[in-house]
Amino acid sequence: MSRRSGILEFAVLGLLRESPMHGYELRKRLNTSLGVFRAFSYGTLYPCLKALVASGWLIEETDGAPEGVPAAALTGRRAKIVYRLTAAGKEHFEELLAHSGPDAWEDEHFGVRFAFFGQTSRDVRMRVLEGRRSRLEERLERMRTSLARSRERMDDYTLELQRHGMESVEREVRWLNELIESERAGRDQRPTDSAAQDKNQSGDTGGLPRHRGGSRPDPSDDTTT
Amino acid sequence: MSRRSGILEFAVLGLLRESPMHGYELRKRLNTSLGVFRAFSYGTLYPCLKALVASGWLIEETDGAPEGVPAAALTGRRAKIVYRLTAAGKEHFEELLAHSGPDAWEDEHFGVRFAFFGQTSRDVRMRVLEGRRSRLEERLERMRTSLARSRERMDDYTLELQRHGMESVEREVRWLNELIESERAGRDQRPTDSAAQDKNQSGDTGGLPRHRGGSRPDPSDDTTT
DNA sequence: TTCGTCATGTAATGGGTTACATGATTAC
DNA sequence: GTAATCATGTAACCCATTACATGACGAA
Repeated sequence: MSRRSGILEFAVLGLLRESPMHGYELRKRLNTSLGVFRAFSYGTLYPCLKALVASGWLIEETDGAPEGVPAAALTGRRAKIVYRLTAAGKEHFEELLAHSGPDAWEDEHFGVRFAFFGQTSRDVRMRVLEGRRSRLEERLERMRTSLARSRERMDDYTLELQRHGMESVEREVRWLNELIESERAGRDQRPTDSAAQDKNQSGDTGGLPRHRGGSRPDPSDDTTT
Repeated sequence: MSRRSGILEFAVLGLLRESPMHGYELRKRLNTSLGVFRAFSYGTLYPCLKALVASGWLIEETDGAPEGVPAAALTGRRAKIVYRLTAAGKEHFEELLAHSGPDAWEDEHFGVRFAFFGQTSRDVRMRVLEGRRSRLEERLERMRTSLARSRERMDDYTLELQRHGMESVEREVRWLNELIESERAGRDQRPTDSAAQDKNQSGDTGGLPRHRGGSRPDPSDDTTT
């Protein structure tokens, strides 16, 4: 049936874990929390929500009536659906959170995974951060050798582009190093449960992993309700 | 008929302008010249090449036999097609080069456009660079306000991500500033014609515009033949 | 009453990858 | 002889966007 999307599924589950929401608001949150990395349109979000409901991870509630109402049919008025995470959904999300395999540090996933680091265990965080770092280091290596081999064939602009590219990757590696450092140094943000409330530790420096290429409409979307 | 792709078409035309090539080699060049930004698989490239031939921008030549040979049918041996830019193709490419509209500075296009800056006039270069800069400045503005509005709702990691994201964009803006500066300062690389040969001017600093999000297989491809 | 924004959806399309099928040529 | 890499292609998907259709609600 309908659309799934992996990363979107993950993000939706993660956001709904904090509190139930309309699809509409969900999208706004998505486009600011994950902001620079990804944006999703309704054409992606709504079908995905339906699929998540079908899987039992979410339930729909019509805005006024709590719990059991099967959504649709409410005095003829239009939908207005609030999505709420089910117990199964929560469990499923926690499983997803625990995965720290290779795709967790690929470009498209890493940013989103990072955005939900606050809900993961430090173990997972470390594995993901280190995975990404070595990923980028390989990339850097490949860039260096391929640059060495074809430097003469490139004109100034191509070269400049290449250089800036490498520097950006290098910069992300430094960021990761700092993050890893400060993870090692013992911060131990709540391994799994509940939402934001402790904003103590800090001392990291940063920069972004990478912001997505695709022609995001650069969401003029806002955040707060 | 077959697939077009805009940006791929542009890049292919641009590379073939320097010299005729096999599809195979074209792909390698694509994945190193444009390296960090985009990568294309054969499933994208070959159909696109066929489409370009159909449009008359390219002609196919079978590897040994020069000029007129209609490709296919050469003692039963397998294809081995060399693609060569036609006069019409060259003209078309120059038209594309001259466009400096908004999409030239969108994420997906900008990198590729920049890679071929050596073949554009300074006017176009300036417009594209300035366009991108103001594009990023808008984005920055939006990030700042949306961050201001929802800072409290975000946990440390989300915040950190946001910060790194902004810094990356800021960094690209600085890079663009330097490039614009040095364009203004009068370098005047050959407005249009021919390929790389003068690698005199320099003195720019740099960094990359942005590397594409999508799960590129991180092309293990090499460059030189 | 009209405008903005909240709110939900879908069909058409775009742009791309993966996996596969096939085979030639080169280097060891 | 066998592995790597050169070389060309295609069909089946995947993920997402665009543009559209529909409508409620609040504020000016």
